[in-house]
Amino acid sequence: MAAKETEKYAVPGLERGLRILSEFSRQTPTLTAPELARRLKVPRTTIFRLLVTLENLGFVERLNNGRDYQLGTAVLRLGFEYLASLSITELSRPVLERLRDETGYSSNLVIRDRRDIVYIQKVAPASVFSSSVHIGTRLPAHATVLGRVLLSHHSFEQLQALYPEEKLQAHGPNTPATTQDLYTLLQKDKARGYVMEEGFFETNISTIAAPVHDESGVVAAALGLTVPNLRIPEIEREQLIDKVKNAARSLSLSLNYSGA
Amino acid sequence: MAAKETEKYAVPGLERGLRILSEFSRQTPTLTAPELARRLKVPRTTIFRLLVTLENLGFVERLNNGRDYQLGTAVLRLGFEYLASLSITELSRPVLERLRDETGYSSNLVIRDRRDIVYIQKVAPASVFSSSVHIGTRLPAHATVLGRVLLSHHSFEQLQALYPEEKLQAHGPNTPATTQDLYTLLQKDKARGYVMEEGFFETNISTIAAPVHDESGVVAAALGLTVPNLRIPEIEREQLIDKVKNAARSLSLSLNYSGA
DNA sequence: AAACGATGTTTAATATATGGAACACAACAA
DNA sequence: TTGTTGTGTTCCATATATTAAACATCGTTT
Repeated sequence: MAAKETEKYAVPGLERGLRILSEFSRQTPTLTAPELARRLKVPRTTIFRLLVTLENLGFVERLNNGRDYQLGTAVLRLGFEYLASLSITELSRPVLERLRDETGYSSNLVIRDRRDIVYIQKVAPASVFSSSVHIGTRLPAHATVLGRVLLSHHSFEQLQALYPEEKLQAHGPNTPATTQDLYTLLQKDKARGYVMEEGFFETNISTIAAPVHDESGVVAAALGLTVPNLRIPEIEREQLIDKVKNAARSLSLSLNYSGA
Repeated sequence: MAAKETEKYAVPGLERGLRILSEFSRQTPTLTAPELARRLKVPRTTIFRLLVTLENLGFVERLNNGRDYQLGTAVLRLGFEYLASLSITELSRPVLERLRDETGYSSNLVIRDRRDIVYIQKVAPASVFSSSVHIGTRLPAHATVLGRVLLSHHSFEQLQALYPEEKLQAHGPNTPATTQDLYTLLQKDKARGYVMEEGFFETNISTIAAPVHDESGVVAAALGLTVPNLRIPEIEREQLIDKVKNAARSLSLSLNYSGA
C-alpha cells in the first residue's frame, strides 16, 4: 500500500520536528513540552530532545519562564525565502499595483495549499481600514471566491480526492454543501472565466477573481479584487471584471503562458 | 565545551532536514541532491532520504526535470500565518527578552513620531529600581541615543525639514547645538552601525542602540540596551555592543529585511 | 561506441537515535 | 510536615536510522 511506500525512506526525527512546529498557531501561540507530547503522542523524552534541537536552530524560542515555547524567527525566514523563490510573487506586484490604482480597491494574489488558499501578495489602497488579511493568511478554498478560481480546472476525481467527506464544512449560507455541488459551481466558474460574488465569504466584502496560468497552462494562482461593499455598483461591474481579467491575463503572459 | 553540550541531545535527522530547508534562498531558489550533499557535508544517501521525507510532507517540491528541488508550500504551514500577522511590537518581545537575559539590563524598542522617540516595548530585569521609562514614554529624538539611531539614515534635507530652527533645544551639555551638528553626528552614527553613549541624555544612564530595518530597508525602530551606570565596564563593552547589534539584526530579519 | 564520471535508488551491516526507566525538583494538597 | 502529581533532565539497552557498498541510469567525452 501507498502508506508503506511512503514510510520507506522516512526520517522520523524530521517528521516529528516539523509536526511540532505545525502545532503552533494563532490560537496556541505557546506550548509546553508535555502539552506537545500529549498532542503528538510522542514520548516526553523525545519531545524534549526535539525541542532542544529546534531551539538550537532558532525554530522555537523559550519564553523567560523556560517552560513555554513559541515559534522562532527561523520559521519566518523560511517562509519569506519560499515566497521570494516564487517568481510569481515579484511579477505580480506591478500588475496588482496597477489594478489597485485603476480601481482604488485592494488587489491580491493567492495560491492554493491543499484545501487552503494562501495570500502571497497584497497591495492595498492608502485607506483608513486595514483589512485582516495579510501575506500568509489562510482561508478555506471551497468557501471563497479565490479558492473557486484555484479549483475551477480540477476534474471531479481530483476534487473528490481533496474533499472525500460527505458534507463540506459550511462557512456562511452560500457555501456549497457537497463536493458534487462544488463541482457544479466550478464548472460554471470555469466556463465564465472569472468569479464574482457579493458577500460570499464575508458579508460586506465583494470579490472579483480570475485565474493566473503558468507556462504549462495550469492554474498557478488566483488574482482578486476586494471591494469593501455589500454590492458592487452596477455601473462599475463590467469594467471591474474586465480589469481583473486583464490583470490576470497580463500576469499569465509574464509567466510564459501561451494562451488558450 | 559548548559545542559538545549542544550536540548532546541533538536529533540529527531533524537538524539536517532543517538545514536543507535553510539552504534555499533568494540567490539559490533551487538545489539538487548532490549539491546539498556537498554543502552540508552529509552522505548522498542520507540527503536522498531526507529529501524523500521532505517531499512527502510538501516542504520541498521537485521541479519538472525531477532533479532540482525547491521549497514547497508546506513551509508556510509552519505557523507562518501566525508569525507574519504579528506586529513589530510583538515580534520584538522574545528578542528583547533574550537580550535582557543575556545582559541583565533593560532592553527597549522605540519608534519615532516626528521629533520624539516613543517607547513601544520594554523588558526590564527583575530588579528593585523601576526606571522612569514606560511604554509610551516620549523623549526628544535629537537628544537621545535611540533617537540618533532613528534619525541616522536621514538626509540633511529631511533633517532640516524636521528641525528648521537655528538652535536645537538643549538637554544637557552633550546635545548637538545645531541641525548641522546633529547631521555630522548622525553620519558617524550611521557609518558605525550603532550608537553608544555613557551618560548622554541622563547622567548615570548609559545606552547602546542599533537600528532595526524593515522589509523596505527603512529604519523602522531602534533597539536599545539601558545600562544604569555612568560608565560601561571596559570588559563588557564589546560584548554588549555585539549583543545589541545581533538582536537588532535578528528583529530586522523577522521583518523580512533582506540585509545590506 | 565504448568508457567514464556523476547521479538516482536499493540493500544490508552497524553505528546511534530512541524512549523506558530513573532521578531531581518543583508545585500543590492533605 | 509528608505525599502526590507533573515536569525537566539524564542514562542506557535496544530498536532502528544511517551510510557504505552495490547496482542502475544517465550524460559526456574520446
